[in-house]
Amino acid sequence: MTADNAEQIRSVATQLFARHGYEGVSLQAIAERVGVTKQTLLYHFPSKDVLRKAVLDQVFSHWRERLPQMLEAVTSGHGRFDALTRELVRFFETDADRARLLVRELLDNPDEMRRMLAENLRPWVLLVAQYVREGQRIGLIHADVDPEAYVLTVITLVLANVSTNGIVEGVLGDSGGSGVRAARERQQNELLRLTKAALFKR
Amino acid sequence: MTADNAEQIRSVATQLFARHGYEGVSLQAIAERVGVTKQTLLYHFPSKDVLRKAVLDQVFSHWRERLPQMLEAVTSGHGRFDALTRELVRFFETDADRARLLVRELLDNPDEMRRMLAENLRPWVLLVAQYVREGQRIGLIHADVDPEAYVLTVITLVLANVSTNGIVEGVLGDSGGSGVRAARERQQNELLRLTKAALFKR
DNA sequence: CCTACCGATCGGTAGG
DNA sequence: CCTACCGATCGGTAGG
Repeated sequence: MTADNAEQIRSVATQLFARHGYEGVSLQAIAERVGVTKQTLLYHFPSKDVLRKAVLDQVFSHWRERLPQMLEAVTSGHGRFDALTRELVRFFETDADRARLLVRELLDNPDEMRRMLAENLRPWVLLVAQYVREGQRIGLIHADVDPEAYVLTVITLVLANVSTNGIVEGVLGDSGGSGVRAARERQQNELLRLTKAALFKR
Repeated sequence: MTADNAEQIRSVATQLFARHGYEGVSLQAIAERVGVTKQTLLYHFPSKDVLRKAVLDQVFSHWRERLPQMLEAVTSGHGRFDALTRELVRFFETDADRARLLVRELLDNPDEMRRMLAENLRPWVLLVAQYVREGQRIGLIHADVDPEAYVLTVITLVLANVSTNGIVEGVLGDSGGSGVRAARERQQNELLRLTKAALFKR
């Protein structure tokens, strides 16, 4: 079936682009993984760049779909911001390739990504920033927080943490075997603590 | 001169690998930029992978050289940690390609990078973590900070901020022309505020 | 025998 | 969707 193959190609391409980079993956390699010929791939996606954009579009569309759900958790107060950050971590952690792909695209095509992030993220960032301002007004949140910059910093940090969860383990983890999971958990706990501590008054 | 050509090749390779990725740059492209033939490049670096490792080694050696200098600033107290974070930002900002290269290598070769980061970074991370513990002992720093995880989180955040300084501008910046510089400065200020606020008691 | 290269070309594979 | 290919370029090596 055509739609099935096209979907499988896009899915495999997402995974391989995320792990080895756009230039590091050949159309042949993608086709082989799916079990079709390169020519079949080129029937569904007439060029490598078309495939790249299809992959990217799907990541953003998934994001646009999930973001409103995540934001429902945020209305006001302490625990809500925590829930949002947790949701953000979970969003990228359930599919770390999504985070890696975004970081790679950000490095490879900064201008295009700036545009796409502005389009897809801007309304939500401004909305959450308004919640922060509300928190500042009622004295729950430190007055010197820069709302928009804070939200972007948290997103950057979560993205970086998930996509390169390798920074941590080697440095934190002891030589023992149990160190990897524990180190990842420590890092994530500290991320949540840090983002909260930088926001709320005690 | 031979040493000169080898050095120029390594320098150009650093820049191009950082901007387009290892797989995205041909030996021909590097050689052309330097003004030598590809064969001359291969005389100095017998394979592309040898060149990759030479580039990476230089970045780490630069890091090993500068880190002790940065750490001299840290003894104790409020302003010292701030100075260290500022130095870290400056270190990567004066050559953003360094940050981009590290992030790319982290995505391309997570295992190798985990090992290299552990070797090169571990002693310094543990040292700064000890300063954090000292701060906790004298009641200057929040007791619930995870010292090692905190230090790594700050490094991750600085690295991510510098290497993908594109996240910000598109979302924060207005359509006007003056927005880019201002947005970058806002983001950096919030980074410094956030790392401090998450550490020190008020 | 060394160094620092050159012009030409190797076998394979890239995207299309 | 496949067979049959292309112009070009890939990383790497030959003799001198």
